[in-house]
Amino acid sequence: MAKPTPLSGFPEFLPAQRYVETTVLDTLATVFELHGFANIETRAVEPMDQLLRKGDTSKEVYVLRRLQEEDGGKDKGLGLHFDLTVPFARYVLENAGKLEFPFRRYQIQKVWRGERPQDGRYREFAQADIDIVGAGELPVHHDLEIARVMLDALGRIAHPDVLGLPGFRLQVNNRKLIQGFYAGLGIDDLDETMRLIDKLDKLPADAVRTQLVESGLSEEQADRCLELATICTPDTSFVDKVRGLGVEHPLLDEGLAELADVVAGCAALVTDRVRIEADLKIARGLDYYTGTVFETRLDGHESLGSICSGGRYDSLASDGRTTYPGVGISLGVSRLLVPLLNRGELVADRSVPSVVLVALTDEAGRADSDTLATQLRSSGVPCEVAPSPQKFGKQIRYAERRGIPYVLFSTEDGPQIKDIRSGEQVAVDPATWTPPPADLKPRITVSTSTTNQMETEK
RNA sequence: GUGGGUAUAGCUCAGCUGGUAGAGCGCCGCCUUGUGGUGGCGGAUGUCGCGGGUUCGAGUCCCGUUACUCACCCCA
Repeated sequence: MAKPTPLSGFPEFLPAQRYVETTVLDTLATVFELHGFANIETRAVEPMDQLLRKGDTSKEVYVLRRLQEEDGGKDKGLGLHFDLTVPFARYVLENAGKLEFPFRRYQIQKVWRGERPQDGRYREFAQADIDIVGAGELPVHHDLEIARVMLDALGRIAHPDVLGLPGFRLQVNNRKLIQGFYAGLGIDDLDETMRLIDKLDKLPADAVRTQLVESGLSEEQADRCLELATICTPDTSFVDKVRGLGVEHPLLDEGLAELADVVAGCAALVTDRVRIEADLKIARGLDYYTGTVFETRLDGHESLGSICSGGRYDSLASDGRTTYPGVGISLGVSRLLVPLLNRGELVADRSVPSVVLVALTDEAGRADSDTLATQLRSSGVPCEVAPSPQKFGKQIRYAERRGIPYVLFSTEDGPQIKDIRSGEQVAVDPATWTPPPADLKPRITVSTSTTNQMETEK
């Protein structure tokens, strides 16, 4: 069989990389649960009509079909879910009678999109979603709560003592604010204006200005929209700046108040690794957001785009009698980790969990080595027995290749353990010996210097 | 879906205007006969993405195809 080539857009990890990923996932789940979010998992497929509910994404949905279909197209068809929000909305409606509202859940799963892959864009990728959904109404303080939970989680994975990932910048805006501002200017097509303003991080301001004018805005209106979009503050000082533009509209007032609450309420969570800012050019392309919107940039990797996005939607779901408003945010775990891992900026120092390799003197001694291993395991020390009784030099190299820090030998003087990094070898009792806590699990290290060079060279 | 680039050893890549396939790293062995790493010496490895064409001769030129990749669209 010829060597298979990788399938573009379907990233896979080597064991050491996967260890980093599971550590991140565990950390996220822990923080979400600390904030009282329950975990759920939804099935991978949804009926096509559910998936297409959100409009124009139909081309990117992977359709599920049996290889030997008698007559295709008879049923409504199934597709792989495109995000975790649509399945969640369906889940809420389906189980509304059994859930308590406001309902808070987190969900960490793969999603699939039939896009053209690129750096940071995949066809199969993992998202970590948190949402809060209410029945009938959902107070805006939950917008702040969502921001705080995700800031806490990001702060944890960026903290040097936990994982030490690069820092994050959570950018918040509010659609009521920008829509109210546009309405106050007398602009008709609020959605189109917002969509064009959203291009500001890719296109220069004068190009966006041209497109705004082409879309029907006066030059005066276009300039005012751009002025609003340049406002970006780490605190609530944006309020005065917006007021200074002199536009009046009730929706604008509402948006300003909501955004100020979120920014002010997050102040206590800000560290040098995790910041928040009111960035009034953030609009988001998706049309179902109705208030708060979030995007997140990874320091040193701005070209990846937003790695964590979401917002408030007044109608996540509706059964005709009750509408369920929600607010949520979704972390692109793959977008965050795949580039860092592939560039070698994030590495684990071990490809196996083993802390100890139990050396094997000869095949006749395998049972004895197994006994030593069992003793180590009884006190929680992951270990493995050497696969063959090679020369000890080879066995040490076997451990070194895998990053296993210790080798346990049976000697005439009893068991001795060698730290192959220092070369130090001491007699131990395998039933009670444990490694220093730092050696118990693979160590994850981050090097930002190489990537920063790459980024600046571009 | 639209437009560009690339495809040679396990990895990163060289290979000029066509002339029988290379380097570095890695891997294996020995120096070192049961305690690795450094050093020295030696060794193995290729359908040159695939198919066709031009030619005495194609990794190299032409056409097609597939995969990968970058940008647009959109988004985590």
